[in-house]
Amino acid sequence: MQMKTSVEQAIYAVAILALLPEKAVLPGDAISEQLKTSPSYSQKLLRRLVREGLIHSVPGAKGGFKLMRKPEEITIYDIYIAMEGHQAFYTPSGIFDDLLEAEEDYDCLLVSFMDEAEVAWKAVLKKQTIAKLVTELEQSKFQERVQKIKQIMAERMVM
Amino acid sequence: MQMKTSVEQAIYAVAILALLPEKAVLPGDAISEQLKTSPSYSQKLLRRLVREGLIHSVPGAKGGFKLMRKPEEITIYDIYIAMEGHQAFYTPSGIFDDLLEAEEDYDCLLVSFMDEAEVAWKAVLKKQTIAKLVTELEQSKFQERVQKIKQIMAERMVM
DNA sequence: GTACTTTTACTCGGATACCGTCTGTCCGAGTAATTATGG
DNA sequence: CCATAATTACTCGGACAGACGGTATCCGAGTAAAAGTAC
Repeated sequence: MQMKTSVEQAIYAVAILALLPEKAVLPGDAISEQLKTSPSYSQKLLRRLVREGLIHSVPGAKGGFKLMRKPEEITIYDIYIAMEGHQAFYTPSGIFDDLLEAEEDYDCLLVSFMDEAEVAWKAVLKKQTIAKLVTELEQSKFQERVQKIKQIMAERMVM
Repeated sequence: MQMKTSVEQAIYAVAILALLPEKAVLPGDAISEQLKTSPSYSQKLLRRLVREGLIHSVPGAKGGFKLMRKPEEITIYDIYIAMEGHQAFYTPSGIFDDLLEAEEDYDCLLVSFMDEAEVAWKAVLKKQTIAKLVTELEQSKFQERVQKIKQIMAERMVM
């Protein structure tokens, strides 16, 4: 029951893109440089975010990535789903059926409240947006560093 | 972000033990027989439940397992923790530090509400007890089958 | 019939093999801007 | 100076290697009850 590290990485990648001025585009390398993560793997994750409709990509020279929607409209939940998919935490393995010798349609008792728990979990993730995250960052003790990052990005981005 | 199947298996194993009369002891093989799971692996899970203090074991001939507490006092959460441990869904990998060049004590912004989400999830699991689960089973359309299981268990158990 | 030994039926816990998934790398292909080239 | 070709700087997507963790098996050791044995 461990969240994939790719989710975390994706969140910060999106956060970086949220620091850019609208319409600006940033190459994947610039992102992995800041995150100090492997460029090839970051690219992979970025491509997935594209496929899932969270970010937009521009191929070719002067190309790169940018947010598809406004930071206020991107939740942590969105990013989680993009990276991990819609599969539920718990999927009945069939033990229930085996134990009770259920052949037909049944309702595995665990599913109902496992789902309830998962919904409760997701509800919290849905509350948090990238915009909030960025705002908190900009008001934290790291605000100087955030400005620095914006500067560095400004050198690499294309309007 | 998939729950281990061992948690599910453990839940049903405990549920079976909850069907026994108090003080009765049931050998591990009888449990795996009903669950139609591999005996060796089930034994392993049962041993873990013992180690975590959820069930009690009696070695030697006429030995076996029985619940440590009453079914009303065993929650699904307890079993989950026994099988998966206390590790949080999300543990900061250090990207946050790398990005913000934080050296000292920091508070990774994600941790706070990832924890909040996890707490919400666990709260639901804590509400559900084995007693409830068993009661629901006994009142479901599987009640006959449940009685049958009790019978079969009666042949194998030792008071 | 009692004391002792053997067998039987369990749990215990570690070692180990297997296998799927996630992380991470690589490469050829596509695309667009920039630069170089030729007339 | 303009049109075209070559280069450059990106994304795209799949293939693949490696590491790790969970599933599953096995085995020798410990323990206690039952059965067998000797006197």
